[in-house]
Amino acid sequence: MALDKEEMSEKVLVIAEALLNEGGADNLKARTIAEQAGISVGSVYNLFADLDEVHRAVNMRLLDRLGATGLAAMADLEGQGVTDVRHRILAMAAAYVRFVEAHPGSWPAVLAFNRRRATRPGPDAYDALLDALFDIVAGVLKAGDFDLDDDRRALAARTLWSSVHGIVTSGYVANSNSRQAEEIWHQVELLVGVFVKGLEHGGAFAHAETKPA
Amino acid sequence: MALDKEEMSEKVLVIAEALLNEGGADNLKARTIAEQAGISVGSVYNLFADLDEVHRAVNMRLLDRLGATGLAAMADLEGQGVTDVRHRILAMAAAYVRFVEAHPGSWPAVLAFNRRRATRPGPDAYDALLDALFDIVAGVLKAGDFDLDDDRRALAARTLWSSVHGIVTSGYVANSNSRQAEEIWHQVELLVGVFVKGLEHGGAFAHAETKPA
DNA sequence: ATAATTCTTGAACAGTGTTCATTTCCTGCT
DNA sequence: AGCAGGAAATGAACACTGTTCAAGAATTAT
Repeated sequence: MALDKEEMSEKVLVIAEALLNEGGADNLKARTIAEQAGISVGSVYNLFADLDEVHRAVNMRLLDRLGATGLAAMADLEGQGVTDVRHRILAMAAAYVRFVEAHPGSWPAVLAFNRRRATRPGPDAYDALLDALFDIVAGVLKAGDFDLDDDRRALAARTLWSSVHGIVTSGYVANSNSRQAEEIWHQVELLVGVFVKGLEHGGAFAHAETKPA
Repeated sequence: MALDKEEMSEKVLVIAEALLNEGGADNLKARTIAEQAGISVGSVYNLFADLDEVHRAVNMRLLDRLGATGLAAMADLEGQGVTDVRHRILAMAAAYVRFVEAHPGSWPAVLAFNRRRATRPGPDAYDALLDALFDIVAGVLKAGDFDLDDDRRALAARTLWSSVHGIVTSGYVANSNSRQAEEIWHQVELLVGVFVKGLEHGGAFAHAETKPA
């Protein structure tokens, strides 16, 4: 009759995601989870080692969904036979923007969480997803006949996607009205357009610059 | 004999900045500040309304210094008669990278803080500094003879700098060894190079794309 | 010198995350 | 059915937050 251990964990994660989305990381409280799930505080700690693990689990679910969203957007374009590099990158960026807008509270929490545990050991699910996204972008770039070897194409993919990420996240800091959303998309369009044009004209690796001190 | 009110505030801010840089936002505790400053907890709240105000004050100092650093880097290049757009943007980016590397703990705290208060009212010091940086970038872009009116140049400046920001911050999430620092700089070089080349070849505003649903 | 004002203090309060002895529940056996 | 044994749930208790505020100390004005 009662819920399975895994079902209860699921319920806790759904509640936790809602709390994060409403009030950010500070709103994820053990007692609130317990109350809303109809269990005691201690039981929460029976299911998860601590609140960090709850937060991490929520993040993983979000990241999986983002990965699925991005891949679906790419697959759609493949199905429609779209090969234009600019179009395809813009489609991925649009999926990313939509995803961030759909999770206004929890996505900043993902970033903050991953920044906090930055000094900790090896790669985790976040890095894995990022690598997967980079690979997809690199695959799209391969379709364009730029003069790039694999290493440089990988670097270009990371650069392009980190830039999209920067535009989307730093844009969402400011007043969150609809004009801001337009501004973000204009910036993404400009970035992708200029980036592709720049790669076409081979300006990418012309100079070997001295690194700053 | 004893410290002035303003001197004590200064002392508190120095201590607070050190705490933030060591352990991030979670490490900024009223009792720790009081102990290290040689005053009582209550006195901290006499100088500042709450810990948020302490954090905000620390951020303002950091942002002022970043502004000064960026402006100094630009002034240096002006003095040397450098007019090349790519060089000048790279110099600014280098200053930014150096600044972030010099404040590994407190810079993420600035970002997190400003993201948290994103739903609050009007523009603050952070937005003001960002606008100032954008203006500087736009000024540099004006020197290159791209075919851009003021609005489009402003958009290009915001796009370029948000991209640099994205590369620097998302780069600093990963393992913070020196290879990562190299990777970041390679990405910045690629971005700036491609961006400038792209603007030169007028690919910036060629397409008026449909926004995603 | 005395009154008035201001500043400083740290105990106290309301919340946190987390633990763990106790109780409750279920399962398998006789 | 009755009963041991173990597993799971409980919530009071602990240590630690930010913040307040009545009381005392110190400074200034008269």
